[in-house]
Parts: sequence; C-alpha cells; structure tokens
Amino acid sequence: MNKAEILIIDDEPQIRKLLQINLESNDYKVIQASNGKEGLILAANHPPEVILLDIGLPDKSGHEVLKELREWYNKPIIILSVQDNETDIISALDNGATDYLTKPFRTGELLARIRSAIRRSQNTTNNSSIVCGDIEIDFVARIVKRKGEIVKLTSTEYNLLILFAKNEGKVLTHQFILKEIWGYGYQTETQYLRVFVGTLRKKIEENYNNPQHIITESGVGYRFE
Amino acid sequence: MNKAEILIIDDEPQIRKLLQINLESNDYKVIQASNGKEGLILAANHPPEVILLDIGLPDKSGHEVLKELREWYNKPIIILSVQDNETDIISALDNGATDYLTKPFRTGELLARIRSAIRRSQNTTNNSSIVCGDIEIDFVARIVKRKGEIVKLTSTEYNLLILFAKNEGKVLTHQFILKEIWGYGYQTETQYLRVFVGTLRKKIEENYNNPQHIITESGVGYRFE
DNA sequence: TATTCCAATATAAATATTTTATAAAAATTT
DNA sequence: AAATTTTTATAAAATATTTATATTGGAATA
Repeated sequence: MNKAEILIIDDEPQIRKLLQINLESNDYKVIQASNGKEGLILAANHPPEVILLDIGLPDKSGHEVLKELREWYNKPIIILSVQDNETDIISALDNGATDYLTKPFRTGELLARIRSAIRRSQNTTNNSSIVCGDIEIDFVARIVKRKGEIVKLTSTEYNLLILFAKNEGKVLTHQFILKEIWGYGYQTETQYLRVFVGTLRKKIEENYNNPQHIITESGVGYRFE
Repeated sequence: MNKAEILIIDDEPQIRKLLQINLESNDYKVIQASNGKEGLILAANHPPEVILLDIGLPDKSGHEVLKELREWYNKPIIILSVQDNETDIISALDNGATDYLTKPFRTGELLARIRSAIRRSQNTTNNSSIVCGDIEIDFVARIVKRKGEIVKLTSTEYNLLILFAKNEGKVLTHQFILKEIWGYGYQTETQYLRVFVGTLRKKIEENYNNPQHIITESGVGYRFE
C-alpha cells in the first residue's frame, strides 16, 4: 500500500488521464493541474510526494514553474517532455529537476523512475540525516561524522558535501557544482573545486589517494558514492 | 501474424515481384511504386511501417525521395542499392536512411533487417535510460553499467556510446559519427574512430574479438545493436 | 578452389595535450 | 590573529592524438 500523492502538471488531458489510470492502479493518489499556476497552488496547499511536470507547456511556463517550486519544494520533480527537446531537458536538470521522461513513455519505466525518485528522496530530504557508508551527515545540527567521530568542515566544504550527498550516484558537472556552491559567474573557476574536493577528501576519505566517496570523472565532474 | 505494411519503391519490376513474394509469404502487406513520385503519394496517403527504397534509380530521384520522405516520415527506410555503389549508400545513410541492402540480396538477410528495423522503431523513445542487452545507460546519472557493474568511460567514449545507443540498429557512417563527436573538419579522421571503437569494445563487449554491440559495416561505418 | 593481393580495419604503443591533484602563498573574512 | 577562501605554481595522472604495425575479409588471379 502506497497512497503516496503525486501531482501531475500537464496541459494535455489525454496525458493526465493516462497517467492517472496508471498511477492509481499502482496505489498512488493522483492530483492534477492543467497549468502552472494551478499546479503551484495545489503543491503549496498540500505538498505531494512527487511532482510530474510537463516542461514544454505552450506558454513556456514549465521552466518558471520548476524554478518557483524549487524555491521551497525539495521532493522529486520528474520532467515530462516531448521527444527531441534536449535543450529543455538539460536546462530542467540544471534547475533542479530530479529526472525526466520523454513522451511517449513506457509505463514500466515511468513507475520505476517514480519509485527510484521516492526512494532517494526518503534517504535525503525527508530525514534530517544521511548515511553513506562510514559518513553520516546531520542536516539539522550541521554536523558530519566519520566512523562516529565528528569531522570539522568549513562552510564551503560542508555545502559541497551536502550537494554531493543529495545527488548520490549521479555525476555532477563542474559547471553545475560551481553554480550551486559559488553561484553564477563562477562556472569556469574549476580550480576552486579541485582545491575543495582535495580538502574534503582529506577529511572524509579513508585513504585519500584512493577515494571511495568522491569519484573523479575526468573531463566532466565528480560523483559521490 | 504481422500484416505490417511495407512500401517498395523500385523501378525494376522483377525486383518488386521478388520482394513481394518473399514479404507476403512472411505475412507482410506489400504496397508498390515504380517511381519516386508515386512512392511519395502512396507513403503520404497511408504511411507504411517500413519503406524499401531503391536509391540508384536511373534518374537519381532516389536521393530526393529520401530527403522528401524524411521531412515527415520517421519510420525505417531501408535502402536498396546495387553493389559497388558505396557513394550512394553513404550519402543515403547521411540523409537519414536506416539501413541498406545491396542487390542481389539474400532473402533471409532482408527479412532479418526488416524485423530489426521494425523492432527498433517501436522503442525509440529516447528516455533517461536505455537498456541494450547487458548494457545500461543512465543519462541523468551519466553512468554506464554492464551486467550491473559501472563501466568507467572517458568522456569521448561516453559520447560515442550515447550516439550509438540513440541510433540503435541504424548504420552510422564514419563521416556522420566524426561530425557528431569531433565536429566539422574532422570528417576524414577515421583513425580516431577506430581507436575509440576499439577501446569502447574492450569495455562493453563480452568478447571483444566477436563484438555483439558495435558492429563494423566495412567501408561504411558502424552499427550498434 | 586455392592463393595472392589489396584495402579497410584493428590493435598496440609512443607522444602530445589536457585535466586533475596538491602544496603553498596571498588575500579576505571572522 | 586565526580561520577560511582565493590565487598561483607545479607535479602527476588521465586522456587524446599520432604513428607504426598487424589482422582481416573480399576481390582478383591463377
């Protein structure tokens, strides 16, 4: 029994109907909005477990809705997009979307993606702490422990670790990390990142010549495990 | 029971007859056109599941027909060509043809290619993940797994694999691949491609002396299965 | 049919280039 | 002044390109 609530924001009634049938038959409770404004109101009144958002709304409001949602909503937002609209997808992911699906999609994959998103979000946002192997992060107290011992981190180091931990298993590009931690205009300062990844590794890796947590993806970015 | 419709566009009546007999005995419904104009009309009136197009028509109209078709038709177009007309084949593939067969062809091969093309066109939803046999690509996480294990790819290798995976089953010419991965001006550097196909095969093929995923189409390019 | 030859492809290895890691100095913030 | 961040410099590692050589498969020849 799930009964987790899912909000669908899409202007196409057929898509909403299709989603509704599939989701309800899998024990999700479905709420629907046919435009961005309505979606924002519904989400605010009764925050759902997952939001499915059509990014390619005719009035281009999908991107704005995503940004507005992300100002306060930190559960999964899965983007729905028509095929061949890669630009939309990439910009959505950079703006905090959790995942995406292109229409037409297979039901099996949709359900799998929803399950995976919920699982991940329960590991992170819901709880006030994350445990990744020997690393333990307490968001409320802003404390990080390694094998039970408190690790002293500077605020940049801490922010970086949080960003990694919230995106466990995902490759984060240099650009993305720099934008998230330092803000726009810093996206080319890759050296900052190297320095801080270095200090973080020294503090959280067992053997920092052979990092097990922060993995380098040469030419691309880093991945946290 | 298939009853998928196949449109043949070829000026040689013997070839049309031969194809018709073979295809109908395999439960396909066959429509025929003896020239490009007729073919375009038939295709527009009743879009078939696959089009077999003779590219080497005497008046060279095959190429034009292909281009016109590709403006709206996105199902498989398999090129028929006389042997030794590699230029024709390559230009057709670069213009969006799915596959090719050289006359005279073996019936078994023809049928296999048609089946494969149909299968592919039915699941081309380019989604946030692709599964091809034991290979699994997650675009969001930017991670490739083989039998569940993460495969470490360099960024060029990854880009190449993505290009292949997004065009599964389709023959990609050297030129096309080089243009997509390295950009204009690199279209003659076929050796780059060989080196990278080599390293990719080592990483994703079970037995890389007998590649099952990246298939060589000698003189033309590669195909991903 | 078997053999030779050729062009295309594959592989290995050397070199060049780019990217990353690290230390440490300088600047800034607390 | 201490802690932290930014900048600079340099070493090390990873990746890409180039070169050399081997292998393969098809066409031509005997």
